[in-house]
Amino acid sequence: MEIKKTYSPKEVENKWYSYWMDNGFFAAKPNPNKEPYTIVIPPPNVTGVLHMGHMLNNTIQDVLIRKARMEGKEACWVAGTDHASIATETKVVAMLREKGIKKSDLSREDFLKYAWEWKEKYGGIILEQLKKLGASCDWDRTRFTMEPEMSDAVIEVFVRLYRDGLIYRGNRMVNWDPLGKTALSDEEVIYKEVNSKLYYLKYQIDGSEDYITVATTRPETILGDTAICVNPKDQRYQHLKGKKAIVPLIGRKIPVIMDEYVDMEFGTGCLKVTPAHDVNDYALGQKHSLEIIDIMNDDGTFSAKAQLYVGEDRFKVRKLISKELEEKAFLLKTEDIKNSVGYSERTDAVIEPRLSLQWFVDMKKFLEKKPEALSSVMNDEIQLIPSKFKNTYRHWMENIKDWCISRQLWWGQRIPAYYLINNPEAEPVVAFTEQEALEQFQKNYPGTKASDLRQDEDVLDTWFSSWLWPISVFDGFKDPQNKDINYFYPTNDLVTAPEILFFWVARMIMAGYMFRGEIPFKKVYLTGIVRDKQGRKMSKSLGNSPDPLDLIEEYGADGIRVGMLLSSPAGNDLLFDEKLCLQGRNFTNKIYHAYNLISGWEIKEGNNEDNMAAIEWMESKFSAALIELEDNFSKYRLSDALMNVYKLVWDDFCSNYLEMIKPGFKQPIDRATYTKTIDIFEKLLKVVHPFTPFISEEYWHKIKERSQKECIIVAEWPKASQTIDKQSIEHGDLAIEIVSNIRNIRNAKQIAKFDPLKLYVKNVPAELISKFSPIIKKLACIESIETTQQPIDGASTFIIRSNEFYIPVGGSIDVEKEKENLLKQLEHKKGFLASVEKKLSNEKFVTGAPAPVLELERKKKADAEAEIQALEKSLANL
RNA sequence: GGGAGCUUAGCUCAGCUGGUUCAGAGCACCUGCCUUACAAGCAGGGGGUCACUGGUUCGAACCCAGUAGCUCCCA
Repeated sequence: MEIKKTYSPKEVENKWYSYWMDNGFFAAKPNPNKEPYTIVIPPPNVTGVLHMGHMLNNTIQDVLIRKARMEGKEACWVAGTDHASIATETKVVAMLREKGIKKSDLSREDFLKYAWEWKEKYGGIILEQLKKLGASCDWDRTRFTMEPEMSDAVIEVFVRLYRDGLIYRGNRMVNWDPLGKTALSDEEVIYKEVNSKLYYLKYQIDGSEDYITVATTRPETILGDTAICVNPKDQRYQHLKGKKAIVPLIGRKIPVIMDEYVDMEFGTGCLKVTPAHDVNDYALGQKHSLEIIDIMNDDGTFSAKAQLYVGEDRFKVRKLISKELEEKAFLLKTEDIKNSVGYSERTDAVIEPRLSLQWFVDMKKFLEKKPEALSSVMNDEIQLIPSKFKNTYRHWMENIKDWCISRQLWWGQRIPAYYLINNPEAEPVVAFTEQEALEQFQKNYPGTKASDLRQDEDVLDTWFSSWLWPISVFDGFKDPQNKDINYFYPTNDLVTAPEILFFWVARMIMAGYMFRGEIPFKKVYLTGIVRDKQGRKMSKSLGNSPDPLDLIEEYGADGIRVGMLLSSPAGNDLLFDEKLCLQGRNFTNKIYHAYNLISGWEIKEGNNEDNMAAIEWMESKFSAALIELEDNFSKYRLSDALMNVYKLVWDDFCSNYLEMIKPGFKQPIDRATYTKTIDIFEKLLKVVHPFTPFISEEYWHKIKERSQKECIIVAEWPKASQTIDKQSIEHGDLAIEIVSNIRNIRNAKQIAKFDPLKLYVKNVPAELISKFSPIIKKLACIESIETTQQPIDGASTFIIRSNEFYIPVGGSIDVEKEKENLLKQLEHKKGFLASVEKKLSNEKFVTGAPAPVLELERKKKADAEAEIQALEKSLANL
């Protein structure tokens, strides 16, 4: 049969993914006889397409869930998407614009109809892409944050928190996006260092010819100034106490106030205060009861209150007003400075701090009620991996700020607050339904009709949906005691990016305690950010990200998964390099060829004693590697775990074991060795399965007849044997080292690979020789192995620990070279011995060091002495 | 401005409780091989002042202090 040179993942991957789906292997349901293991996916944005971050994140989740499934747990990975209000609305608005439809021409209902259509059409793309990666989510459980049950949960939570006094409506400074015309949370604002100008402006002091100079980066906001502020300690401005300054161009008289807040070093030490357009100024305004003059409209143009430049955009006004100020001699000078300016994550518009009426969650009060949200992380009840994020978490919690949850958008859950149209003074009513709100109003305002009510126009922040995710995906609000939630909650592991530690992870923990009285998950694995080779974050706008689907096409999903994991320790950024995928692909190819070798053998009944040592060695190696693997898994060191498996397959199994037992050309293999080899191969496929699910499933079925449901995805995870034969490992490893040394000699002496050589051994354990001599003979092409008590004259020599080896080579040996070689080893050993002796002769060490260390040190000394003796003898013999 | 972290081979990173000469892995590189599973491979090989300076210790890549550079988070 013709064997293809290379493994082709494509058909294999498609075939098995469908097979797994058809046989319901991903599905999970409560099973009292099994331990649950649950992961909820960080719901990707419905507008999203798969990027490298998703690849990493979901590969990790899939590795964890597949291993748990094989360990016999009821493994449940819940998939889904979030509605991403601002991102989706932006997309839908853009789509409508292309069709020539303006959002402002549509009713809310019509707009939502378009939005839902858009979601139905494009919203599932990313989940389909995850299937290509091999993600074994229970797709029957796929959820969406705006489906009716999920939305009901959001509304319920809003009402409950409002009634508990944890949600309030207030006039607050928010991050306003004048392009998206919505408030943004702090997390949606990206600060960038930009080159700006500092304008030095002159304000006349009322009733005098004196001027005071103020430095500002935003001269246009002088129209909203309601005070000038100086530091009370500033000697330069003592005389201004109680005076008034006159705002240039508009002549408004504003008080000079004193506050320690002002930095005397910055600019002139004199601050203009614009409470409606700066967060800090707003705080000052509150403290000093200043007037608040909002000079802008919601689109960033100037309003009538500005008096000047009405209707002009804020940036245009900056240009115009600075020119006018200069012309009228109010502008003293300008200076170039760098400062940080906030931009909208979605629209990239410069954020305008703006006073507006918004809904907030009172986070401090929330934490007072549920302090466990902090303590559970600090005491590791919820473990952050890596733990360095604990500090960051605490810092955020201890300095928590209120959460602005209203967004001036349509796509999302509409805030269930109702107002009386003709009575703006009436307190709004928050209720589950309009009917309920009406009944409430009727108590205080008899005769109120449904038509008198107006529901709040705004929707809730998307995170106000996703913070409920671990509970709501199991319908924990609709039916708090249902079987699913009682079984699968709290979930086990959450795998996500550190960027959303606060606005998602922390809030989920808060919600977990508030609405379920319990943690939402036990471990949080924080992945790194996928960066390009130059260390830049991969992003669409930079165009530095490969298309994951192209990568899968090129290297296979198994290959990419290996590539992603090879260099991604938790919490560390991953500098992505396609070479890693290449390495992953090569790894799958190695497995493919190992199978080709084994499957090509003809089998002869019986056994072959010569192979016993190799089998024992390989089995012991497997157990030893499995122990390391489990240890790495338990610490979530997935790249190390993968490397354990990689080396076990490539080095131990392929390079060594298969070579040891491989029959000669066209020779059959004995049944006993063959069976053992298949057993070992089977175990190897199991441990690689979480990393490379497809190829392992493929060969699992090829090496043995299997029934329909007998798949590796649900096969039992191997267990390390109780006792590991350490001697077997030691002897096998030594045999490999011997072979390697002999090959070196051949190399150095230019002896052909198949020229038979004789090997004499001295001081080598008899058991090693009796067991491994067939292997050494085969791999190093040795015709005989004999023990000797005396060094062999004129032979090439090598010494491994205190075992001596002699190989008579035809012709004369290069004595000088041999000498040099041995001397080098001798020197090294002597140095080692000296360091050990130094330790042992140190009284403080002997009395101070623990007994096992001391013993080890003594053994090191004895071993080194024996080796030195052997080396010296060999040298003398030359 | 406040906080956290990092600096180990050409690159990406391990190195856990200070204890083997401990200085490691993978990749890359060099040499020789199309050997009968695999050139997506095989057999070998070279490569490091553990950022720097001090300190603690019998012993430091590891603990402490300082210095320099980089990164991230918060404002």
